[in-house]
Amino acid sequence: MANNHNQSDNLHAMRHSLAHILATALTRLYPGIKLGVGPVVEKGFYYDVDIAGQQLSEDDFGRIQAEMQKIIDENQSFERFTMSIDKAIAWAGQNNQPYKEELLNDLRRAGTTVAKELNKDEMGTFAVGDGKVEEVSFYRNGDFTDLCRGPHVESTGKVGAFRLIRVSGAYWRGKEGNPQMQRVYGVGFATDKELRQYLAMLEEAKKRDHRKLGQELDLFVFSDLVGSGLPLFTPRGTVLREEVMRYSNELRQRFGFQKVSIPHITKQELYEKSGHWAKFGGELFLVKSQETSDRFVIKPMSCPHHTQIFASQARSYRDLPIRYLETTAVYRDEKTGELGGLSRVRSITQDDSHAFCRQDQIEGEINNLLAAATQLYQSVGMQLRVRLSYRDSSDAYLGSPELWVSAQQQLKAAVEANNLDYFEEEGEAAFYGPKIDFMATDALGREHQVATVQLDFVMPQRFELSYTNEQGSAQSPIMVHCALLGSIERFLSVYIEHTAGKFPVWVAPEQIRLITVNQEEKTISFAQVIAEKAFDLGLRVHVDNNNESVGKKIRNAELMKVPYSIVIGEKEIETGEVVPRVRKDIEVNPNHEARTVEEFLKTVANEAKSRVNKTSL
RNA sequence: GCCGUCGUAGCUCAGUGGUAGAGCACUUCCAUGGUAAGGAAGGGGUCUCGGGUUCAAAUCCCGACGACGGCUCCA
Repeated sequence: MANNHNQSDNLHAMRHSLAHILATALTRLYPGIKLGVGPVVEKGFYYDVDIAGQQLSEDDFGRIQAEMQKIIDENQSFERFTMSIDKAIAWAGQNNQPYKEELLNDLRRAGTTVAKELNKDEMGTFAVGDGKVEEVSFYRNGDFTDLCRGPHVESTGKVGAFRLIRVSGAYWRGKEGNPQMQRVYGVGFATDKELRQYLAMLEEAKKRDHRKLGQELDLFVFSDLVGSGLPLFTPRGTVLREEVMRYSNELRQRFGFQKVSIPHITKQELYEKSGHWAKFGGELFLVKSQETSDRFVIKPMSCPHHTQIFASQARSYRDLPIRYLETTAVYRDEKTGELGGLSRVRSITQDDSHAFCRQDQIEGEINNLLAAATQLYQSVGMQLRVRLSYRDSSDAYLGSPELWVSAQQQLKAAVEANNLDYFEEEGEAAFYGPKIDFMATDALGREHQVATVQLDFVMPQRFELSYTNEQGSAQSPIMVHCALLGSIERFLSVYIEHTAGKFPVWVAPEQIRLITVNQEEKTISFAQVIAEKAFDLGLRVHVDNNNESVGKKIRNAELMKVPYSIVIGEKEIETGEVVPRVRKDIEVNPNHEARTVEEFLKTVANEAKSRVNKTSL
């Protein structure tokens, strides 16, 4: 354990040192360069620099890496020393390093506040201990000196394996108004092998990119005429959407959620009342009537609409919880630069549910939703981890403190009851209530934010929702918001990459492909009979009777990642038995053999129903 | 919105100032093929759009739009 700790500390120092070496190399190659900050990030490091008038590109990486390697080969020792902050400011001035100078000035003025701000943004090169900042540390290697907190390894020869991976623009200190610098990213590992593994993972990720697979597997498209961030789903992609949505719904319908339906637009007052208008008005799409002077807003979320269904009747404590479920599109006018594939779109389909419950029902509701989320992510083969997001002691939260304490306890109890891997964080709650955020790890080890369960003490009050309690007085319900998939689009972007497009039978757009060996009438009609039987069992099947070679048709089925293909010819017609070709990732019975068409279809239908990714064939 | 890169046929991409190309896909014909590409012929492009430079622009310059990598943002 201690050893592990040392290793990760050492890796951190290596990456820090690499950032320093990158700065050394850039300073040698581009005299007059102005340095920003160079922190360690996940898997590596970056350095923000300002090279007046010069634009770095990946073509420059060769030279820069060669220069870094030279410095590493020189094995210069890193020498740490400190300076008073005033001297350091003078040093920055003399060395024409205005960004460092600005940071130092801020550090002197605001001390740990600035240090904290920098830490938070992973820019914490200069962070120092508690209290007032009086001196700062420098590192020197050869004739290069840089202001840096460290730690560093003892010499430039001990930094392990590295690679520069990209360069991009980044605002100085992450603030939109500030000048933009060039951020050079690198990755660093203790050994060559780990570096190679990481680069291989990046390669694999590129191959699985959902945008690439989306096109290859004919799942979704974009059209310039429709607009950016507005994906159009093809028949195959629509099957994916509907299957995951159906599952997400079923998992909650089991717990008493009922489907509701709402329009896509609403009067603006709805959001003025909910409070969203003031906060997010700029991101809402507006719709103007050409008949009247009415103005509408396209919904950016469904909760306010749902409150109005709850509010339509007088409710008793006996009626609660009342649970609504709806998978519907919401629209948010994201800035264009933020859009990307399906991960970030402007038409977002949410599998949203809202339970209205009493205070003492919170734990039960959370319990159900956690069980649903656990089952869903288990089915898709992703590891789940949750963050319990609590309030902190500030007064930025609405609702009574006792309610918060009780709610947070109930959240935690439910998370523990479901054996979920969790961590707690104060200050991460929404102002309207604590929440549980779910992170799923995909097949490449990347973590994605997916489901969310949120308690809401505020919206019911804003909409004056109430139920009558045992004493006959009006009481405000608590709303439990939940999305299991999050947004269907984002979920699919993750899921497509997780599976590399090899979807299990239950979601596969095409489950069975029947490949005719020739164009003869009896071959085609035999295939069609099988197709009809499959359809009756609810299976998605396609007959490929194209006038192509069998080899070609097999290849096409493989390229489309169809789970089962069956060649139909003389033999099958005579025996009524088939030997399915099973997609390679699907676990298959070692002594699998020919079976009747009916047996085969029944088996596949069962696999689809039980949502497994193995076959008993 | 900001910085950068890119935009050629349905797809993947060649083509750097002188009449627009390949493979796959598509259509037709031949072949009736047994588990990852049978053969031949044919159709298909205002080179994203708009301006400019030039005798001449896919190619050089400016602008718009779109995609991508980041930054900022993400109820």
